[in-house]
This record gives sequence, C-alpha cells and structure tokens, in this order.
Amino acid sequence: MALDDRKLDVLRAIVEDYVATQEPVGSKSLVERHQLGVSPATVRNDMAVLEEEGYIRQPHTSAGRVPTDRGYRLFVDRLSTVKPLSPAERRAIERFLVGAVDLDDVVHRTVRLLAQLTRQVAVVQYPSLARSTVRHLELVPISTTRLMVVMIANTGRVEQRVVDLPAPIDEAQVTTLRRLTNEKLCGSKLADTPPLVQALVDESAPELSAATVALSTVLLETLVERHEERVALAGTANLTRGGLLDFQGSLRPILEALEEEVILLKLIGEVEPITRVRIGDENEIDNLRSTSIVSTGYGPGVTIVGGLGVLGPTRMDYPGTIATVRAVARYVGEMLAQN
Amino acid sequence: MALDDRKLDVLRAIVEDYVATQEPVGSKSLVERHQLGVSPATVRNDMAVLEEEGYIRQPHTSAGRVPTDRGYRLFVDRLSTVKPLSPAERRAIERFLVGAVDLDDVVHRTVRLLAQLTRQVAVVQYPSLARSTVRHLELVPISTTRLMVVMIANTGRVEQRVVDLPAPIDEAQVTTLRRLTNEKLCGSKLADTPPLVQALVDESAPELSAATVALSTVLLETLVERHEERVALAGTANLTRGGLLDFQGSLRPILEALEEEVILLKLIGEVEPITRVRIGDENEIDNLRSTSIVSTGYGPGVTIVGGLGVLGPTRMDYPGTIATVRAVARYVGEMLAQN
DNA sequence: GACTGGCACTCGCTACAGTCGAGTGCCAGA
DNA sequence: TCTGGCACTCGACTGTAGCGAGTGCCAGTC
Repeated sequence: MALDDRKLDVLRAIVEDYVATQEPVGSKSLVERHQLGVSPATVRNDMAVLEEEGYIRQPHTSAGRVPTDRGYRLFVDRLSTVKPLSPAERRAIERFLVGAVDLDDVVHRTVRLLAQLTRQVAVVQYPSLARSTVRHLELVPISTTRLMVVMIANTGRVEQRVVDLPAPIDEAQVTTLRRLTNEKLCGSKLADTPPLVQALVDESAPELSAATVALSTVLLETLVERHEERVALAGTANLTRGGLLDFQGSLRPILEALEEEVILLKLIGEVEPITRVRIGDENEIDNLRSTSIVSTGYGPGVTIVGGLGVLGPTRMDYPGTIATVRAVARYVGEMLAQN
Repeated sequence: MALDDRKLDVLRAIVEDYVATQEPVGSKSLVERHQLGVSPATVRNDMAVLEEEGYIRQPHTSAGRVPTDRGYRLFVDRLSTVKPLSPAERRAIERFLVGAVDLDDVVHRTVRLLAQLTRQVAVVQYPSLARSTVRHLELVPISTTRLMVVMIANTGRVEQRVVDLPAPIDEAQVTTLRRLTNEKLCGSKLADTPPLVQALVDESAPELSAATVALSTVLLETLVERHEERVALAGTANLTRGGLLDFQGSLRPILEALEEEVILLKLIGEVEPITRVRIGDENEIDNLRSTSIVSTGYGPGVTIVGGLGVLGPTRMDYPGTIATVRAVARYVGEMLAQN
C-alpha cells in the first residue's frame, strides 16, 4: 500500500518527537504538537497502517509508537531536510581547527570537535597511507646494523620503522641508499610503490644489495601490505547520555567494538565523498546493531584521503548530525589543502 | 585501639570475599569460608570494632559488611602478599610483546595486554620526551618557506612539526641548518636543550639566522615547554563488568576523565620506579573517586622514561593487579633496552 | 469515502501491605 | 575471652489494586 502525504507527515512527526523526548509518542500528543489538521482518531488509523508496513512499532500494547530502523531509514531518505549549521557552529568549527601544529593535532582537534558538536562518539581516520604520496624518506642509523626509516607523506603523515640489517653499513652507504630510495619513490603513490621498490632492489650496487632487500621488505610489509591505517576516537562518554535507555541497557558490546581499529575503519573508511548513514540493523557489525553511524569521506579538494563520522543511538538527530559531519569534513579538507 | 591479629585476619577475609563475590559479607559466611577458628558471634564483635575504626561499613542495617577505602588501604599496605604471576601469564606477556615493529606498536601491544591480563582499563604513557635524548633531527623542505622538522629520540619516539619560515630557503641552506642543529642537539636530553637552542641561534650565519629563530621557536615551544606527552588507553569495555554496581551506577564521569590526556598523565606519569596504589577517595581527580589506580614507572634499566597502570573499581584484586602491572612494566623496560 | 467522537479495553506504572530471611547487637553463661 | 541464643532490623520480593495513557473499533457526520 502506498503511503499518502499525511501518513508520511505522521511518520516524520513521530520521528521528530521521539528523538526529542525519547518517549513513545501517542496520537493525542502528536496532534497537539504538530499542525496535522486532523483528529487523534485519524492519526491512529494512519499509525496502524504505518505499523503494518513496519515503519513504527509499539513497545507494549498500551504504549505509544516508536520508529523502527525502517522508519528512520524512510525518514532519512525522504522526509528530512538538511539543517544548515548555525553561524555559531561554523565559527566554533573554524576556531577549533585553526592553529593545529601538525597532522596529529588536526586529527585530534577534529575528533574532539565532532564529538562535542554532535554530542556523540566521533571517529576520524588518519589520511590513508594507500592514498598518500611519498614526500621524503629519511634513513637514520641507530647502530651499524640498524636503520630507522622515516617516511613522510604528502598528507603530513609520518611513519617510522626500524630495519635490522644483515651486515654492517657505514655512513657513506647510508647516504647512497637514502639518495637512491628517495629518487625512486618520492612523489609516487604508496599503493603504486611495489614495482618501484622491486626496481630499487634490482638496481642497487652489490655491496648495498643486502641492505636494500632488508629495507624494501620493511617498506612493503609494514606500509603497503598491511596498510597502516589509524583512527582517533572521542566522545565515548556521550554513550551514557539517555541513561542506558538507548543501546538496550548495555554499553559493553559497543565499547568493545570501539576498541577495535579494524571495526572503526570498516565503519568510516570511506572511499567516496558521499555521506553514508547506517541505521541499526543495517550495520554489518553485530555489536553495533543498536546504533546508527553517519560517515563521510574527506580530503583536500575532490580527492578523498580518509573518512570520519559519528556513532550514536538509532534515535539520533539525523538532519543535524549529517549536516555537522559534512561541515566538519569540508573544513578538515580545507585545512589539509592548505598544507 | 590497636587491632589484634585476628581482627586483621577478619578484615583480610572480608576484603577477599567481597572482591570475589561483590556482595556484602556477613559473619556467618565468613567463618564458613575461612579457617578463623572462632564463631560468628566473635567475628561480629571484631566487625563492630573494625567498623568503628572506619575500615568497613554496612550498606544498610541488615546487610553484611563492605570494606571502606581505608580498609582497602590497610589491606594493601599490611595484609596482602604479592601474588607471583603464573607461568602461563609470563608466557602470555612475552608472546604478546615480542615482534613489535616500532614504538607505537610496543605501546599499543602493551596497553592491550595490560587491559586483557587485569581485565581493567589500562593506560600506558609513551616514553616521555623530557626524559629522552635527541638521536637525530631531520629537516625536510615542504616548500621554499616551509620546513618539516622530524625529531627522533633515543626511546624510539618520533615527533614532527611544520615550521613556517619568514623567508625562502634553498637546498644548501637546509643542509647547513640540518648539520648545525644535529651537531648542537644530538645526544643531549630534551629537557636540557633550551640553552643549546639559544646557542644555535646566536652562532648561526646571518643569512640563516631568521630561519634558525623560526626553527628554534618551534623546537622550544612544542617540544620542551608544553612537553608533548602522549598516552594510550585500552579496555574501557571492562568498566562495564560488574554490571554498574561498581562506580555507583554511572560510567559517565569516568569515561569523561579518561578522555583527558592531562588527567591520564597525572594518574600514571610516574617519575619513580615505585608502584603507587591510589584507592578511591585518595584520588585527586573528583571524577575518579570511585575507582582505584595502580601505576608504576617503566624504562630501560633503572632509569624511568614513562608510566603505566590500570584503573578499576575500588573493589579490585589488588595483589594480582599489582603483580601484573609490575611484571608488564619490567618486560616493557626490557623491550626498550633492546632497541 | 474520509474523517470524527465516543467507548470499551489493554497493560505498564506506582503505591501499599505482607512475608521472608540474612544479618546484626546484646546478653548470659561457659 | 569466647560462644550460643534471642530479639530486632530492614532490604528484597510478592501480590493486589487503582490509575491513566494509549489503543482499536464502530457508528455517525460532512
């Protein structure tokens, strides 16, 4: 059965009221608080249809209605209009992000800002190495048989690893190796480096070849194969808002999921600039079936280098959250573009 | 009034039972589960004294007794014997820490290990910069007026900052600057660098002096003055064990406190190798008055470069926790010494 | 045909009374 | 000094009753 406009209005009103009050909403209070132009009895009939279609449900027989995941989905897709941010919010974003001293700082400020603005759990992925290009590789001798390799990416990320060398190496050789690796790899995307690293090994002088192999192994293994993604998290305290009514009483599974970087990356590691909204059961992670996640990609200009987003109860202010997440992503992109 | 040995035995039994069962313990069950050699009535008399002295209390009139913070304190100071770790635990620690590829990895593995072994919230401070020495300073030009300075410390920490230069600088000048800074600063403790940095500025060639000032400002401000300490956190999900009975029902203040790096540093940023135990109200942070913290310093050899510890309910297994925290700290120290 | 007012019904919530039992404090006696 | 016994306290649990928000249905109206 097709839902006419008024039924959609009723659904929208239910979602808005429930999000605001956190209490099942009944037909009477609905007509009181919204200009629906009909009587409670009519609304009740509409509600019955909406329930039959699976958009709302009754927690118990004599209670009001609550949106289902499907109801929220319809609301997000068709019924909500994106709330523009208030000037105060815009200013807050700018003030908060300006003055960051390095990438770590940008990411930390961003994640805290996002948590604060949305009053939910915020997650920000560091710019992905796979989508970065190499700006510089530095080799620092630690001992004659150990080398620290420091990679600086164009996104500002800095990664370091220690390489154990099979044989001692002297200053001059380190210098040569440094020059060679930089010549080969600088400016190339990290995802494209494997053939270049191979070429490096092939072309290296005999006396350096053992060291080059060791170095290339580390580069490939730790930076490319298991691409080292990182995330920052903030606002877990916000999970306790709504006094355990959300999340069916137990924070445990959610906190557990949030400790797994792999899971967080799955949630917000976006490749596309679109904003994704995952509502309750739509989520792939079992522990998070009682939550909703709003995520989007960010990057300087049009390219996306990482993702960010927030996690909260399915009962969340979707329009506001979506607007905030998008705005923060845009500002972060601008910050990155400046560097 | 002095407490005789049996009263201390009773207190120890109460603490142990309460930690195990999480329920107020009565005189009858106490004599059943421990060989006290006296009757419940006698125990009751002892309990009355212990309560008068403030070591235990009754949640309500007709309930058993529960240790107070003061009772735990006495238990920790005089009644508990340190539990040696099981061989299985020792093996677990070694297996878990071996194979870390860099400092980040060591810290992350450590904090997760600690959370897992103690089943509590774990916190690990990165080796303090203030107590590290400079191994190498690398300058990487980003543009003609921007320089990224990467500092590598002997503890494995790598910090980077971007320096905005007042005037363009060319390759050769960067090389000179790099050589000068390394000559001056390498090998010195970061805390001791201010005069050295000043000397660097004073002695630099006129055409480099502007750049040197900019560089030194960044070095001093971001690395020395607000000494950049970092911490890692894991196991927040463990706060939900004991189903909200601990922590008087609300996790909120605790989660909030755990989000503040400054607070975490205050808790575990140790300078001395001793193990500290803060019990409930002894804690300086208001939000954490319902928790206990066991912390200790770690470092290669005898010097301490950072702190680590765990946070849990005052009702925690102190002997076991203390033993685990110490053991992990020792192993981490060994790991660091190897590098 | 769509909407409305009215009415009977459901059922969670709260308050209250009653019972049970773990645990206590105290006291007299060994 | 310790012990057994006894009266007492009070939280936890159970069952009952009344309240009220909210529903579904139906007959009547525009």
